[in-house]
Amino acid sequence: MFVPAGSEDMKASIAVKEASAGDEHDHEACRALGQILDRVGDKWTVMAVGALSKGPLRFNALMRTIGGVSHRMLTLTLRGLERDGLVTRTAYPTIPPKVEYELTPLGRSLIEPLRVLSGWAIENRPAIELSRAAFDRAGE
Amino acid sequence: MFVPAGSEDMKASIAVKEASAGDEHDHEACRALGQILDRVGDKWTVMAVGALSKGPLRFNALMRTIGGVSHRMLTLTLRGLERDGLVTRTAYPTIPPKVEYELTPLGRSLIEPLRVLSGWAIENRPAIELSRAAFDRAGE
DNA sequence: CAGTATCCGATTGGATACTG
DNA sequence: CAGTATCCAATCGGATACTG
Repeated sequence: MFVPAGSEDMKASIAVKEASAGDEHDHEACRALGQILDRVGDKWTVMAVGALSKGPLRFNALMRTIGGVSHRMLTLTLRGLERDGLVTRTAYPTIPPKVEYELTPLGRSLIEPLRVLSGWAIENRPAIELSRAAFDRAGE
Repeated sequence: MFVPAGSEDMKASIAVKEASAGDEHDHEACRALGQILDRVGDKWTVMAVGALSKGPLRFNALMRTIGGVSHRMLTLTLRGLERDGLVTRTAYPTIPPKVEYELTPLGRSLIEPLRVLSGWAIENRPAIELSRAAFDRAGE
């Protein structure tokens, strides 16, 4: 299974041990997955990576491409990605200023896993929506 | 790229059109990915799916296996997964009550994409942590 | 153009207590 | 044992206004 990024390390470890006889993708996978979902699961990170997957973009171009993101959140999102080594930020000291963002190799390596997930999403969204509708109908 | 699940459909559509000449995983992929990340990117959903990937579990077993999740949040998480057709809930009207949760075929089909992502996470977490440390050091 | 700061409403999620 | 309801602190994220 996948263990949380949270604080209960010891308790969780024991629980996992108990429950996981014969499991190969345990524990470490869980914590790691929890962590990147914390990183990537926010409102705009994946959009930013997706927008940059086609090549470098300037701040405002990125903002228009993503659509619906506030100035503030895009800045914060990019700062986080830069911190984690997924994008580079290159500022040209011209007037007016010009700043380009580009995926690093590490950032590009994330595209494929995300594409797998989006493939699943596209394929299964209809089923999910049907299930939701049925569930909500059942609840009157 | 990957379009947001938000409200700016038309604007985003136009922006994407402009920016995406020659892109194959566009638009629909973006919205779909945004949506499942909203579904799966919360604090506990992935943990629950991971815990159930080995077989059905009762509520409290699930709680112990995941570790660190509150009673309330596990209930909400499972309700969401049930609504989306990713898990089934089976209540045995015994005393004391016994409720089993189990992944549906749809839920199981999500495991593989998640494993791809967790593979990426395991492989690249060290690089990310180094980058973070360097970034934070640079900021004094 | 890019980035920062402030404000504030909305959402998240834990603790707790109560029900069948 | 499983689920629900209430309360509340913390975080998230949009709007706005200001700086180089």
